[in-house]
Amino acid sequence: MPDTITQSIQDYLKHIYELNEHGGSASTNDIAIRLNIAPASVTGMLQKLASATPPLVIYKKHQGVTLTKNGEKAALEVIRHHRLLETFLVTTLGYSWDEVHREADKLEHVISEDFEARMAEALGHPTRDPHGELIPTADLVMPVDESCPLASLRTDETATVRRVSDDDPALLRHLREIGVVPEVKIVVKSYSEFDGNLTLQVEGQKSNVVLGTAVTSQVFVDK
Amino acid sequence: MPDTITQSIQDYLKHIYELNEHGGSASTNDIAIRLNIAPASVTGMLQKLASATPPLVIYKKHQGVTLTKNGEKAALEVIRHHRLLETFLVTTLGYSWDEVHREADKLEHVISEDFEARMAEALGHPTRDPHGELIPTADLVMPVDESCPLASLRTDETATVRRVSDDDPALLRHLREIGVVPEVKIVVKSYSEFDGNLTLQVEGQKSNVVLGTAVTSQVFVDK
DNA sequence: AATAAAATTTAGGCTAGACTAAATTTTACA
DNA sequence: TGTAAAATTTAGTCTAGCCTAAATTTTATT
Repeated sequence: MPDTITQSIQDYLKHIYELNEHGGSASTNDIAIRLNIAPASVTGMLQKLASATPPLVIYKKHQGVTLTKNGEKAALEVIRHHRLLETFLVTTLGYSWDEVHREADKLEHVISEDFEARMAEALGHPTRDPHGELIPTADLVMPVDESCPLASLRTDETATVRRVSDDDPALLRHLREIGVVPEVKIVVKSYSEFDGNLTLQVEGQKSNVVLGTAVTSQVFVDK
Repeated sequence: MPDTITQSIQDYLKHIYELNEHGGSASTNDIAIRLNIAPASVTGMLQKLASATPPLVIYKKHQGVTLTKNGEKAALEVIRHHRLLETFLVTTLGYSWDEVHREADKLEHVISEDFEARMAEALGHPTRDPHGELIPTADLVMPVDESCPLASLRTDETATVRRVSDDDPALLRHLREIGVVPEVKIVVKSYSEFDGNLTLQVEGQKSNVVLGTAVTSQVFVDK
């Protein structure tokens, strides 16, 4: 492991992990935006992470970074903390799913391994957090996610909501209101070529709902 | 309030508060020992805290520091966090009373006011933590503590254990074993002039126990 | 009261992790 | 394929909070 993995480094690794999940390598700019710091600051840190012993990222000038095995383990540790904490806060302290993110973002860096283990135990070793996101296992393996964006469905397709993006509290409140939450079944009644709107029938809801891509791109389903 | 109250500053204030409780002002050295840093570093921080706007401590060269009203409020906020967290960890995650201190020391700096309020609510607004220490109220008032050291009792006196010092896990485990925990009644069967040993009859325990001052000075009772 | 020991402060330095401004490289597009 | 825009890196600063060594003040002891 590197000299020490600070809270700041944990944040870098977590966001690089998430960026790596989508497009291959994480760009300086994207990292800077997510961490809300100047791009120049990111460059400095990436160089440091790349030359740590052992290296936490693979970095080539002007080409962004990828996590090494070590970097990924450290990232998954933080992500596991985060998602267990979100679950814990909801079930134990009655937080709603749009309130947990900020709190977990701070706590994830300071809880002990013992705390992590006790939470997992108390929660019955959950595999998903309140937003349906997969929780890395205790030995730091991220389960495979099969889900696809709701936006990719077309008329008459049916699916089960699996997870929703957790970083916009307002969106989360809206989704809760219209019943679009994990494990709920939906049917696509129609699709609009022009704006990408989907008209959905949501399990347990009396009337259909029309959602734009700003929403449907943030909701993931299993067909 | 000062520019920002960092985690480091919170730690200073917390320890100064505790030192102020005993002897009047907190000395540079005592603070350095508690924080495990060099005395010279403490001097620097004290000067900074004294010239913050508003000042958090009153500092006179070579004479230690006292908290201002603002400094005390900030200290009590941290102490309230700490003691609520200890209680929460014990009741919710099954921690034992000798394990909670370290965890609470990290968490106390990062939880939100919302988290604090939810814990207090979930725990039924407790007034003491698992070690019997008083929890500052939500409006940051420290309740008055009437208890006196067990070491000050003499033969035939009876008392109720109110609280025990929480910073030595080994001592805590020992006290738990011999049944010396908050709310338990004890009777002093004998006192030794020479070594200060007390022979105690502890409520709920079959045989008496002999305790030295290293222990009896850390246990506080109400007569 | 002199002086040694202990406590404290001053002075100067270091590291982590951020910043801005300027230079450079890459990308996009006419 | 040349050039402008965007992205990235370099260079130089800054702050917080710690450090050591040396100087000073206080306290304790003879």
